[in-house]
Amino acid sequence: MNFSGKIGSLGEKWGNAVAHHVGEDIRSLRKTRAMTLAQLAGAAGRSVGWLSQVERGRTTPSVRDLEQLADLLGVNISFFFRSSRRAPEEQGLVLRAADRPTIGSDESGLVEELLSPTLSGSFEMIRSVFAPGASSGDPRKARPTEDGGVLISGALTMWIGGTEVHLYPGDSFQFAGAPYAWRNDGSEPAVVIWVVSPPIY
Amino acid sequence: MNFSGKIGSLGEKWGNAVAHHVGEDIRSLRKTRAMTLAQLAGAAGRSVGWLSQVERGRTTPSVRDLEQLADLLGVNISFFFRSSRRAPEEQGLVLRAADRPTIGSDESGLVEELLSPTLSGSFEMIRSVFAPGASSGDPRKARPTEDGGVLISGALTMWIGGTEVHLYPGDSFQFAGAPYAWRNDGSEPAVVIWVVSPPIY
DNA sequence: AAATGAAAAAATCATTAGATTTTTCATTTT
DNA sequence: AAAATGAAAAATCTAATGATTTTTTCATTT
Repeated sequence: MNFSGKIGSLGEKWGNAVAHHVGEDIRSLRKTRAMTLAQLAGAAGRSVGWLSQVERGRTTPSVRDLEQLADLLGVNISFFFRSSRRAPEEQGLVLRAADRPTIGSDESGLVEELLSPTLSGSFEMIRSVFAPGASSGDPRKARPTEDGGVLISGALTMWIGGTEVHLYPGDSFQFAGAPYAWRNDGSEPAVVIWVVSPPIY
Repeated sequence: MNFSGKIGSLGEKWGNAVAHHVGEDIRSLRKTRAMTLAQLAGAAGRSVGWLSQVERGRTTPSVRDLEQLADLLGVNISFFFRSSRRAPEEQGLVLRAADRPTIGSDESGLVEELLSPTLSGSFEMIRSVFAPGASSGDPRKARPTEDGGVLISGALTMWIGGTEVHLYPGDSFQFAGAPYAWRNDGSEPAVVIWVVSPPIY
């Protein structure tokens, strides 16, 4: 079957897709951090009205302002430009492997990349790579989220709310609001496609 | 680090974990099909009170009854026993690769396996394999769900709400309530880890 | 022990009012 | 000309209420 609306054809107008997306990103990041317009605007030394307009793409923040906001939201400013080289139709819909931003995770031995092309969904997909020999610290406090995942490769031991399980490729798990910990006893990295709902990043 | 509560040790009491899980499964399946106790009980020729008790594990349905219910809910009766050989602590938390049930998907060229160990979560994880050369029919009507996925291997062309995208390994997508269609123009199966929220199975 | 039927309890749903947050927009500033 | 402000208007969120539906409980029968 043939689909219409093929993207990426030459002569496509690019528009100010980035400027528009930046606003949505800021809004989503602000929401997951439970901040109001007033709080973020205040911290950034700008007015509520201005931030509202920025988030809705009605006005464009200066690079200086964006840098400031990124800082307050705990992301690198480059995060906002992760898909800028892609066609506008694709933005927010697809995230190419090469564009995945590395996120959060101050833990060593764990690299997390965002798979979700949008931050405004009801869940978030993440690719986590657990280094051989690495482990989380103590079980982290339970988050008010539901987590799930599939082990793509390697092996991983997880401790979830009192139960220890050894995961092998293809095994999947899911739990809600339980504390958990992990440990990679294997000799190769463990790759997990992880799902969190609602989004936390 | 060492975790406590290791499972699978010998001498563990097995309990009636299956009977208990069956009830929860029935309830979840019934919910996703938007049926009330009265509707399902009526169709099964049983009382509301009885079904309520079955779903909460207070009473055990006969195999004949369970067969009947499975039929009305559109699943194979074996579905209820998918993790029965596993330790009870693991049930509802982990789903082993070998235990994954094949689900729905009347479409040829598409095999879907359930990854979620529980049906009562806020999202569902599915492993979809799209056969080489296969394609969906017309774009299916949009569901009131949010869908996302990652292409693990192979290549897949998707048409999502008017936009056609070519996906390669590692690419991810996410969309809410849009009609979509797919086509595998490649020569190898395309494997996608798919997420649907809320659960539809 | 399973199954029923009916009463009791609980959960769901639609309103509504109040409070908070966000948007709009006329005006000022850069 | 576009960015930024500040205040009014609109929209969103919360909590409470009552009506309705659904589910649970439980005494009784199969």
